[in-house]
Amino acid sequence: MMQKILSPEGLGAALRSERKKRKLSQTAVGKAVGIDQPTVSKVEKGNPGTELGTLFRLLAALELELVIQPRQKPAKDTKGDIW
Amino acid sequence: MMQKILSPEGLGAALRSERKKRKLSQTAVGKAVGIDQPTVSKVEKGNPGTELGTLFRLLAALELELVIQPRQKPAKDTKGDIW
DNA sequence: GCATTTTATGTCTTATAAGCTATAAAATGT
DNA sequence: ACATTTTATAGCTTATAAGACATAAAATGC
Repeated sequence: MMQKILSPEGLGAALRSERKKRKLSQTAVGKAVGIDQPTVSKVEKGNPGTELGTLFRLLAALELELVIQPRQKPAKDTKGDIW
Repeated sequence: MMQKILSPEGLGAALRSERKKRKLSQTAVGKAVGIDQPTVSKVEKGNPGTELGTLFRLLAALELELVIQPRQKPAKDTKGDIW
């Protein structure tokens, strides 16, 4: 999906989506990297207090990596080059 | 640079690099989003305890966004298609 | 070299994350 | 509808983040 993530909520949503794609439970991904299920739940719900260590362990469990890029430009008006 | 980030250290390094690219001090980026300089320092040094809230505020200060993607495949042997 | 800016480190306080465990609530499958 | 699995909440404990502030150490510019 390659969505732009701008907040803990967005990140949580992305992680949940990826986990489901892999058909894993919170317990399963958590266990793989030593995080308990309630913690996985909080991350996915967008808890801003989640620590980076926790985030990267989850990314590892899902075999994902992070990339940072310039913030998307406001409008990329669907083809036309009117102005 | 679009580098793959796999750890708090990598993330910290990327953030520092982007901040320098913009020629801002830790104090400056921090002040822009209400984070004190010592905290910015710790983030850039890869503190795994850094909270997501702090991370996203820094990303905002630098006008960056996050993307998650599948982990890079091991080797992408420079062109050839030998096997 | 020295003055100035920037980054790192340290202390004290307050707030809260995460582990652990339990359990409630919701979703899923048959 | 019911049993089973999954996710959300909650309490308790321990560890530590971040703010505020001070200051040391490093880097930058002249």
